[in-house]
Formats: sequence, C-alpha cells, structure tokens
Amino acid sequence: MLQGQDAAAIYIERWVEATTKPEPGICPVRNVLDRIGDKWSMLLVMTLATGPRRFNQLHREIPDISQKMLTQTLRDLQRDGLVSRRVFDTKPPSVEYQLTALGHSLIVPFGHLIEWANESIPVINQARARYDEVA
Amino acid sequence: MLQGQDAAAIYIERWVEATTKPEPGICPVRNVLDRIGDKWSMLLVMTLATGPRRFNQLHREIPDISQKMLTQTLRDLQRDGLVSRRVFDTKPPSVEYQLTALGHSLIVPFGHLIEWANESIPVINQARARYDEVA
DNA sequence: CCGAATCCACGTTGATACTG
DNA sequence: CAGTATCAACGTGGATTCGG
Repeated sequence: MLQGQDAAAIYIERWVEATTKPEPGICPVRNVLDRIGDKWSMLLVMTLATGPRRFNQLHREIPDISQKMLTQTLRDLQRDGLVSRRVFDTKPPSVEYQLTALGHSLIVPFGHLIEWANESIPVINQARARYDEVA
Repeated sequence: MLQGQDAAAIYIERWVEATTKPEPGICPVRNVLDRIGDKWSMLLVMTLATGPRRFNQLHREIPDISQKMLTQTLRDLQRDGLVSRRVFDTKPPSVEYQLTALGHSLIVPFGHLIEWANESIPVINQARARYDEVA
C-alpha cells in the first residue's frame, strides 16, 4: 500500500486510468461510486461484515430501511457479486445473505474513507460554520 | 496504515464508532458519502488535484457539467473546506479555485477506492453477466 | 468572465397493500 | 418468512434565461 505525502500523484494517475477507459457501460469509478454513494448499500455491507444474516434479521437490525429498499439493495449487491444469497427450503422459507470475498475486500478501502471521515469531520464542521456565518 | 487480512475488524469498529455518534446533524459517514457519492464532487476534486483552476477553465475541462452544477458543487466543496476560492478583481473578474489541505488529504483514501474499483471491475462485470443471464 | 434564478424532467426512495 | 406490486413524494440535476 502506498504511503507518504506525494502518494497523491499515484492516485491521480489511477483516477485517470480508471476514468479514461472506454469500457462497456460506464467507467469503473462511477460504477463503484454509484453503489457506495447510495443510501443503504454500505450500511448493509458493514452489517453483513460481521457475519451472515437472514432477511428479517437484517430488517430488525436496520429498522429505518423499507422492505422494498432492503430487497432492492440486496439484489443490487448480489448482482455486483458483493453479497451471496442462499435459500433453505424450510417451512417457512429462510434466506441467508452473506458477504462474498469481493464484498469483504471492499471493507478495507472503504474503511480508509471512514477513517478520513472520522478524522476530518471536526474540520469540516468548522469550515461549514465559518461559511454559513458569513452568509 | 493498517494492513493484513484481518484489518477488516478494525474498520468495522471505526464504522461503528462513526455511525453511533449522535453528533450535530447526521453521522460523519453520511456527510462524507453524500459528497463523494454525488455526481460531480470527486471529479472536481481530482481535476483540481493537479493544480488550481479558474471557473471557465474547469468548465472547459469538464464540458458535461452544467454551469449550475459547476457553481453549486464548487460552493458545496468550499463550504466543506475542501476547496478554496480566490477572487482577483481584474476586468473582467477572474476567480481561482484550488484544493485546500483538507481537500488534498481526501485524495489518498479516495485513491484506495479507485484502486479497488480498477481491480474489481472485471469481477463485478462477470458477476453481473452471470446474474443477468439467469434472469 | 462568473455567476444567479427559474422551471421542469427524471430517478430514487418510501408507504401501503398483497402473496407463496 | 421473505418477498412483489403499485402509487406517491421528494430531491438531484439539466436547460434556459438573465445580471454585475
């Protein structure tokens, strides 16, 4: 993993590399950002990070999400290969969701962002206060 | 910076730390994710990463963005302390935008995400193809 | 050159009701 | 238990027009 103050240059290169690919559909960054940026995906990923869950179990842990969005977000995550879905034909049926290896691999880079958010939020709030007070 | 296979546990802790704070407004993660996830913020940040730009200069480099969203996104970034704005009262007026130290500090953790996106996009596309073909 | 202001189309999300 | 289906509300972003 890269370190140091000028590591930024490397990341800028990667950004260019990622955003200039004329790949199928749209660029890798937008694909990932659209998922990460949506309202529930990362909350689900981080919840599943500690172990598999069943549908209503997830719903109980995250009461704010609607049933529709829980289903939809899980489908999207499954489609992207971040989450796997196993059906046990018990009666009544039971479905278990868990992170795939790919899903787990997202936690570390995402964690760096969380870390940055935690460290930076005081500065951000300060900047916001200053900005708002002028206006 | 943390490494290794079980670093995930640390990041999960940080996630909990960040999401359980009953801070002013909403949690740090949502604040940061809302910015990062929007349509233009990171594109602007990465464009400004290589040096300051003037308004129309940015507009020329990113033709797809509307003037409204360019202004609005720059305002939001400025409010969060990620971008600074300097006005030169020449005639006609000229305004220069550049990343702050905080803005620059975002590049590295964001870069990890880009790196993940670049590495993972083939797997993701594969997963999507498999998912779609069943349906 | 650097915006502000307005209007509107669209996608995302939520609420509610129903089903195997 | 684990969904689907339908409808409505809301916010984001784009197009356009105007101003200092």
